[in-house]
Amino acid sequence: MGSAERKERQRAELREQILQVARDMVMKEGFGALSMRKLADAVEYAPATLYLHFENRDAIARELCVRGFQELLAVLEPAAACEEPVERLSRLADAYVTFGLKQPETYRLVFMEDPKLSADLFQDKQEGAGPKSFAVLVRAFEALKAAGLALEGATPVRLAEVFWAGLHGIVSLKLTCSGFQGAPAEALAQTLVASTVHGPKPARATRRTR
Amino acid sequence: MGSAERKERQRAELREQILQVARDMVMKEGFGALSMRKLADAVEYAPATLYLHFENRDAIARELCVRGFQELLAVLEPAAACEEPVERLSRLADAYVTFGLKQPETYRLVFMEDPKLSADLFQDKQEGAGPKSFAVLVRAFEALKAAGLALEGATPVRLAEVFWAGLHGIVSLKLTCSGFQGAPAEALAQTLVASTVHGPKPARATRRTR
DNA sequence: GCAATAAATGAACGGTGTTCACAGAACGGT
DNA sequence: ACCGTTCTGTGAACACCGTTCATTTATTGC
Repeated sequence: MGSAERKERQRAELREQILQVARDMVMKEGFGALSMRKLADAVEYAPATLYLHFENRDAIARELCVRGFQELLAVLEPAAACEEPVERLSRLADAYVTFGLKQPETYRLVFMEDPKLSADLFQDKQEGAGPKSFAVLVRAFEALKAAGLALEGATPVRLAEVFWAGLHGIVSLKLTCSGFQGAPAEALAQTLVASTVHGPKPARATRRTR
Repeated sequence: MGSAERKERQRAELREQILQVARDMVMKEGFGALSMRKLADAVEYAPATLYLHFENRDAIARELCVRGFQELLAVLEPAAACEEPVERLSRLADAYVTFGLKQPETYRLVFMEDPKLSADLFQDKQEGAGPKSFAVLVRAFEALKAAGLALEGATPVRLAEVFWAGLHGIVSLKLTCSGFQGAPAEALAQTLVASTVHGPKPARATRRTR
């Protein structure tokens, strides 16, 4: 009787193993080097077997996208717990950049490959991991605004978008135009924070004398 | 004997034609869809012939990278001619973003594909197109600093890096995470300008949202 | 043990970049 | 005008790739 459940479990296990091996391949050699044949070889099945568990290569990539993004979200959440608004923004920036540099191929897969792969992440306005982590940033800017430290004339949503773009720009330029930037990404991120924080109370690295 | 020169000219012409067709293909269907076989077909030569003019597919891509970047530089230069520092930054941002959205596949090729492809652009610290257009941004921030409008505690070079990253982030998120951002890229770019410009005089010119 | 169902596969199709031995044309020197 | 060299061009092949499908193999319920 319980054999149906066992089969289902085994099926899920194999699916999981495929994703695991695929993840390793992507992290080690990049998404471009993820080949169905090599993947099948690694899990010791015929290539055709993979198609019993995934529609195609892109379906595997999409799943890896979702998981990669969840890892990013998991890294962002502790930083978002910080109370002090400027410090919170600073920690968020640092967490984001650190993740991007530590997991370059994952980051590439999620944010720099085909839009189709990451499209799922930004579908549901409420539940999706994309809007969810974006909301983390928006809240940070709401706190900043409440403290009178945000740029006037721009909504927290707008500021969050620009800030995210800034972080993404820093990480992705580091990943693709390696010879371009001089300063380390973390330093650039902190400059971004300093440049984003406005208002009477100067942010950490900023001192106003006249 | 002018025949040597004629042959050389014909050779250059074919090379040019290959690049032209390749460029069209990339702009229409993206770099991933650029196939040596289809390219050979389009110029009515055998695939092997392409290898008499280019080392491999990447060599073609590199050449397209250089040209694409020069187009960007050509778009940036008029904006850089503006005298008023804030307005100059605003126009630079607008030119950059507009270029990225109008030529998405070119932009992807230059800034979001393999680092190897765009590596050439940032080799020479002096002559290369990369550093050259970066210098345009640095000068803009020097002017901003001279007017007392730049973030204190950060060098113009550093600010230029962060600003570039911000622009790149806006463009590239628009290109890959289409469902992500709500506001149009030009508006985000102007918010970035507003958020970048510091100092006693609030930058009225950047208040407008287009 | 047998029929039905699920899992796995080998072989193929059409595509990719790249190489290389070979053919043909154009050339320079005699 | 001939010949040997040098350059241009190619067809065929190699080793991959993602994907499909008829077929085989294993597992299940009866």
